[in-house]
Amino acid sequence: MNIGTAAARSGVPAKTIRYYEGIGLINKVGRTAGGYRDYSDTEVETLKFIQRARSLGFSVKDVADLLALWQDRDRASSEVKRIAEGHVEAIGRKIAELEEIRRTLETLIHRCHGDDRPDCPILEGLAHPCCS
Amino acid sequence: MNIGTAAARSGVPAKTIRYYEGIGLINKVGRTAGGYRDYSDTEVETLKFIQRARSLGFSVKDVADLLALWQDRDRASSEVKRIAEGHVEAIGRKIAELEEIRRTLETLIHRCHGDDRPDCPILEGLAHPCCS
DNA sequence: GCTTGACCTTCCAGCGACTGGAAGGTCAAT
DNA sequence: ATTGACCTTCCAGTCGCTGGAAGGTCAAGC
Repeated sequence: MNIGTAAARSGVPAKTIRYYEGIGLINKVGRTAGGYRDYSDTEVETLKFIQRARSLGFSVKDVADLLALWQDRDRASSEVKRIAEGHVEAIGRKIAELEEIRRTLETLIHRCHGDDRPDCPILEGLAHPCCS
Repeated sequence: MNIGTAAARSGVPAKTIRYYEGIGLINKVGRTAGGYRDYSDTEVETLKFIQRARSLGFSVKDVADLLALWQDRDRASSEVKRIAEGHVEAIGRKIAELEEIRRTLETLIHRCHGDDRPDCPILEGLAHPCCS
């Protein structure tokens, strides 16, 4: 199977597959006589795994660790759980941060009449947050 | 005032101030006889503005627009409001995305006993999301 | 057999927003 | 005169791709 087909089946763009190979996230794959990369269904499954893990926001480093655990029949599930829990915590912190920002911005926006006049509480809030 | 002092007063690291100058976000500033950048209180205020806008998650491009509006006495506040509202919407989308991810991960984590056994619903969920 | 066009290859560069480090100049205090 | 903190420029690296150039391969159609 050519890289384009593997890309279509896995949801990982061809360019990204080559990139993953380059950084060592996936193994080098066999080549055809013409030098084309040749993928099997197994490799497409690996790519799908990567695609899903990335879409859940795991870093490439985390994905590498998860992949290694996935391919290790004797792994302890506690290790996987640890990685996932760490990630959920990071997501929670990010959400809290964004909500805080949203609250601040909404307060400022609410105060801004948003017409043609130059007076603008949003800019004033950015300039002097003491008064916001 | 040296760049280090301006950095301490504004909360923007010296390296970042130079970077902002390099990309044209802030104007080039006067130099002392020895070639050191020399900052005034006005410039520190600008840096503080930038620092706050960045900490509210505005992109450097947005900050450039906001700065221009801030320094334009005749600006319409509607333009500022538009930028801020666009940003709040983007933040809302991001929060929703992260919450969705968190829900998925929490479901997977909840099912994982997380002990020494190799059986792991998290990895299975990544490999075959149909069953999750 | 030849051409066309879709696909593949490698390699280099750029995104955003910094950040680290090297090599060297300046300044104030001792 | 020396020390050490600060400043200067410039280049490289971070993360995770993505775009593009220049060229090779392959299958289909004439």
